[in-house]
Amino acid sequence: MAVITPRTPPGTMELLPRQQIAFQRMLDTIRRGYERFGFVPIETPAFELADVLLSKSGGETEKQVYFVQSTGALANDKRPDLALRFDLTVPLARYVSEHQNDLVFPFRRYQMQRVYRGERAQKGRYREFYQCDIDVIGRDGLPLLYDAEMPAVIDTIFSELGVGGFKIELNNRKILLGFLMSLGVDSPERRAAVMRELDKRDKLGDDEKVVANLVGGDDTQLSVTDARALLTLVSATGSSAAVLALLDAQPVEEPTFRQGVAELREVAAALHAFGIPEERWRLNLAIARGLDYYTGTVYETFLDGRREYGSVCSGGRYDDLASQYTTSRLPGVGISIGATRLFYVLQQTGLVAEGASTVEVLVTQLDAALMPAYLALAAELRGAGINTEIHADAAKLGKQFKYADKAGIGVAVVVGPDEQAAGVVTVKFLTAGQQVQVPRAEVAAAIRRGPTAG
RNA sequence: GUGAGUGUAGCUCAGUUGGUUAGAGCGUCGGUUUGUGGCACCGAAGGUCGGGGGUUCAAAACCCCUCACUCACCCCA
Repeated sequence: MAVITPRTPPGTMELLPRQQIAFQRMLDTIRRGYERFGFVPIETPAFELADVLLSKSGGETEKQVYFVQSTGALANDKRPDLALRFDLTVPLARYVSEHQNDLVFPFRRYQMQRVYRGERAQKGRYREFYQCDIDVIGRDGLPLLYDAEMPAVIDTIFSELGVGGFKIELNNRKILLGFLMSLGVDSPERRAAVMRELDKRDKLGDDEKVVANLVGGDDTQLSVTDARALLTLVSATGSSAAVLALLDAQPVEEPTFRQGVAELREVAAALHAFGIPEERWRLNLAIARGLDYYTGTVYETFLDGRREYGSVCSGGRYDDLASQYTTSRLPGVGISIGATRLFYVLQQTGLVAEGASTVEVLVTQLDAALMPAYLALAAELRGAGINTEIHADAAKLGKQFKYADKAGIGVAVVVGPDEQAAGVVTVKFLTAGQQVQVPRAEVAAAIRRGPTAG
């Protein structure tokens, strides 16, 4: 029989145990950070009813949605009535609308699950990937302080993850929208198109190309003067104070613009109050975000020197999360860490160490007759909270050590007839290459203590 | 969905202007005897050269088709 080449579908990430452990540690850190800032967990199903999921999305997102259908229904030519979620924000909107009478507001939830997008896989772009979201949803209103809390959380987590340098960049969409309104760009569609072009500025790396696209684009149709003015505004650099001063000096009366500047100023002040050093965040007026449900503050986070892999964390504020599900007005602000991409980038950068196994100790087998002693020893270690595995094969000791080493198990314990007679246990610390004999009763303590320094 | 590029061992790649049984490094497995891993040495397994067709005395190499993957576009974590 011909074997089928085993392979994962493109755009999925599958890991070996030691990598998986490293990935899990990363998720643990993110979870801890979220909980420390007072967010509570929820999960939602991987698939939603198609009409619910797609109630708001335009054509673009719908093209990327995977539909789900049982084969039975498929045989009957039924249109799939289930679809896999493509982000966690839409399910959140559904969740909050559905349970609004049982939730407390502001509702602060975190959610770490996989999402699915039917697009061509690419470097750092997956079709199945983890998003780790936090959002704060208010009823009717939501203080701007929360907009500053998002970067504070991200700063804490990314610092703890040890990902090296990173920069949280933020902007307020009202500034761009107001600026465009002041230029007489009245149609929301045209403004959205301009935003999308603007988002590519980073990738194109040449403002003149952006100008050309803005002028030449069917959907944008800016004049050369206006496009240049926009690019000049957007390329403002320097401290947050400098950028805000530059915004103040703009001869733009448009109230939306002014409100955006005021909001951005308040958020920047709050960021200082949160104590986030300005090396790790900056105002970047070119951050536009394609998704049009964002209405105010927007964020993108990049790892230093790894911009080409894209944003590893982004989000923003939206005035009304769930207008398609409820008449309640539910404003919110949220941010999402792309954990799969983040992990991939860290791997590429060599920043993710293939860590130790979750198994802490291997009880080796020297003499099959001593198996009862091995089992008792292992049970004792487990009782002391130490993850312990028993080598069930009486292979040569060297082989058993090799096994432990390859599996990333840091400690091996050896009990042979000699030890058994003397009432001691040999504890070998593989990574340190150090070996000690301790009385049987002190094994767990010795393992906890680890190899002696020096 | 559109465009471009690449397909030789598990991985990274060699393979002369087409010319015998297609190679290396790494990895894997085994060995170097008595209770000690990493290092070294020895050995082994592993390839219908992505698939199909064509040109030729002869194709991994040249041509056509096809498939897969990668990169880019769109969009986005």
